[in-house]
Amino acid sequence: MAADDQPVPVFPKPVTLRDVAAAAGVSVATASKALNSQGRMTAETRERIRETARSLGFRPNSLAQSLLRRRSFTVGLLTNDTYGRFSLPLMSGISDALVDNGVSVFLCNVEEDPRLGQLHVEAMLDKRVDGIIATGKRIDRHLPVDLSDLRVPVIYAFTQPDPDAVAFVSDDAGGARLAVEHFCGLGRKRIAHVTGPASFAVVHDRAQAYRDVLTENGLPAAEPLLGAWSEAWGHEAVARLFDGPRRQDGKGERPDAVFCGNDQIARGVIDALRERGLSVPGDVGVIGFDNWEIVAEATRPPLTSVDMNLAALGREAGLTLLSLVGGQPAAPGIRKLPCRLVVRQSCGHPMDG
Amino acid sequence: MAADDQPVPVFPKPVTLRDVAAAAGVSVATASKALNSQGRMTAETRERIRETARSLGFRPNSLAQSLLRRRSFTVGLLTNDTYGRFSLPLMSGISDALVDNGVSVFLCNVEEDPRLGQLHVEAMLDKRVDGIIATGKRIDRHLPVDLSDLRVPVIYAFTQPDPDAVAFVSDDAGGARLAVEHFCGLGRKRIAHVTGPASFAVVHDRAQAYRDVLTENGLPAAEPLLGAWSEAWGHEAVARLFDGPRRQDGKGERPDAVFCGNDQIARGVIDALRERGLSVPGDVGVIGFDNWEIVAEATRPPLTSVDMNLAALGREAGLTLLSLVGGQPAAPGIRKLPCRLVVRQSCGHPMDG
DNA sequence: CTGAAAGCGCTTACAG
DNA sequence: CTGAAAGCGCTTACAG
Repeated sequence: MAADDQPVPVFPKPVTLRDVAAAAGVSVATASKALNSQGRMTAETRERIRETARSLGFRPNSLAQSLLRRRSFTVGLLTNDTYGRFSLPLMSGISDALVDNGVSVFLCNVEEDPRLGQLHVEAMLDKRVDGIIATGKRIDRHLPVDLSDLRVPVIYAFTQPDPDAVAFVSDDAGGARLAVEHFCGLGRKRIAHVTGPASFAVVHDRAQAYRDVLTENGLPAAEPLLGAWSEAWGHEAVARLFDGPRRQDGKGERPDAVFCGNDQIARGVIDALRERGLSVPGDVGVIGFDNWEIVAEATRPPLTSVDMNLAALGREAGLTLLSLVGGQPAAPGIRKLPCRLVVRQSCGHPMDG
Repeated sequence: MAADDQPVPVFPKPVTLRDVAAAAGVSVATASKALNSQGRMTAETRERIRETARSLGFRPNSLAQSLLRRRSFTVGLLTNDTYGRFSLPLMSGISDALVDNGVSVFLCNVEEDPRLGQLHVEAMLDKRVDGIIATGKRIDRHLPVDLSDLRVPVIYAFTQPDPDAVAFVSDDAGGARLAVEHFCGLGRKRIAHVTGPASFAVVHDRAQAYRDVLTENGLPAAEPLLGAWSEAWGHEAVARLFDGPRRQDGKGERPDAVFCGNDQIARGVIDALRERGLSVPGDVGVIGFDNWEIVAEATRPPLTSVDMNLAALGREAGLTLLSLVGGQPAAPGIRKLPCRLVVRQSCGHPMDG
C-alpha cells in the first residue's frame, strides 16, 4: 500500500471500458453496445453492464470517441476583447447555445497580435475543433487572423467578416431609429445627436438613421456632434449645444432631447445638464446606447438606452455554427439582428407641446 | 469532379501521418520519429520526411496524441462571473500563462447553478482536461460545484477554496493598508472609510486594516460606514459625513480623506463632494478600490485606487496548475498576493498641516 | 538506420 | 444474442 503513504495527492486512473467489460464478464464490444443502446442483446445483459459501469463510475474517454467520430464536440471562440463589455454578453450567449448542445468552448484571446492569432487557430485546429466563432469589439474591424479556407466552418459575430462568410451583427441603424422615434413619439422637437469618432462605421450608420427619422417626422436635423466615446466629450458637447449664443432664426433653439452614441457620453451629458440647472427629463430627454447597466442605472435619473441584444446575437451565432457543423448549409452574408430600447427615466412622458 | 459542383463549401480531410509516410516512401513509425526528433536515421531521411510533411501541410492530430500521452494540454476554467470585471483580468492572466505553455482553455460559466456546474465539470473530465482552475467574483463564496477528489489537480483563484486546496486570493487587508498609509504619508489626519455591505468578508478585512493603520499612526479611527457597492451609497455617505451638525468635542471635525471600498462608491463620494463645493483633493482626498480604469479615469479628478493585480494573480494560478500537472507538488493553503496603489490625482500632494 | 507490432480507449461492421 | 477483428491517428519499445 505504498501509494497511501505518498504526501502528494494521487490521482486515480480513470476506469476504462475494458474495466467495465471485465467486471461484467463480457467483451469490450458488447459493453460498448450496451452503453450506447446499440446492437441487440437481452435487456438483462444490457442493464447488468450499465449497472456495473455506473458502479465503477465509468465515463467514456471523449478523446477516443472524438478520434473515431471525427467530431470533438468542441468549438473555438476567438476574440480580441477579453476586457470589453461587448464581447462578454456575446460570449455568454454563444456559450449558452453551445453548452446546451453538449459542446465545450475553447476561449482564445488573440488581442491585436497576428502571430498570437495564428498560434491559437492552429492549436484549435490541431485539437480538432468542430468549428470556430470569431468575435470582436467592433463590427468594422477584422480580427488579426486569416480564417478563410479553414478545414472547419467559421461564423463571425460582432466583428468584420471575410467576404462570403456567414456573420451576425447588431442593426445599429435600427437601434438609432428606435431611440429617435421614441423621442418623436414623446413630442420632442429639437433632437440632437452626440456620438463617437468618425473612424467608427456605426457612427455613420446611426447618424444616417437619425437624420432619416427626423426627416420622416418633419423635424430639423442638426449635424451630429462627433467626438470621443467618453463622459468628458458628453460634457463638452453640452457646452457646445447649450452655452453658445442663441441664434435668431428660430433654429438656434436649445435641444429638448439628446441621443447619445453610448452610455458614457450620455452620462456626461446628463451630469453637464444638471450642472447647468437643466432638468432631465423635464427640460431635456436623454437616450444612450449599449445599455451598459452599471452605468445606465447609476445616472440620475436612470438612463433609457438602446440594447444591442448581444447575448441573443451570440446565441444565434452559436446555433448557426452548430447547424453548419451538422452539415446544414447556411446562406453566406451579414445578418443584422434587431436592437431594443430599454426605457428608464431619462425621457419622461409625452410632452404637451 | 462532383465535389466541385457542390454549393456548400467542402472541407478537405486533414492529412495524416500515414499520408506523409506514403508520400515520403517510409513507414508511419519512421515518419513519426522524423517529425519528433526521435530515433536514429540519416539527417537526409529526416529532412526529406519533414519537408514532405511541410509541403502536405501535415499537422498531427492532438486527439490521437493526447490519447497516447494521457495529457491533453487542455485545462478547464470555471467561473460564475462571465459578466464581471473581476474575472476578466483574472481569466486573461490565466489564459496568458497557459497559452504561453501551449495549453488551451475550456471556458465554463456555471453561474449559480449546481446542475450546470456538475455538467460542466463532467464534460471537462470526459474531455480529459489536465487540470481545473476555479474562479469567482468574490473570495468568500464557493462555486456551486464540488471539486474535491477529482482525477485532476485543481487550483482556486479569487474564490472560496475547499480545505486543503491550493488557492490564490488578493491581499485585501494589505491593499487597504496601502491606501490608508498613503493618506497618512500625505499628512491627512481625519480619514473616513466608506465601504460595502457587512456580508462581504473583504469589508471586514479592509476595515480592520484601516483601523490598524490609523492606530499605528496615532490617528482617530471613525467607525467605517457600511452600505452598498454603489455610487448612490457614496452620495449618501457624504451626506452623513459632511452634512451633520458639527460636534464640539473636536472629534466631530469633517474628514479630510475618504477611503472607499470600491471605485463606484468613490465616484459617488467625489461627485457629492463637488456638489457641496468641497474640493478634491484640496479639501478632501479620495481613494477607491479595484482600479476599474474606465471609472477611475472618468472621475473628476481622476481617482487614485487600489489595484488587486488580478491578472498577475491569474497568471500565478495558471503557472501553479501547470507545475501541479507536471507532477511538482504544491503546498496547500491560501496564498495572498499583494495589491498595488495606482496614484492619480484625487489625493494631491503632502499637506503642510 | 528503418520497419513491424502493439497499444492508447473506444466503436462498428462482420461473423458466428 | 455475443465476440473477434479492424480501425480512428498517432507513438514507442522492440526487432532486424
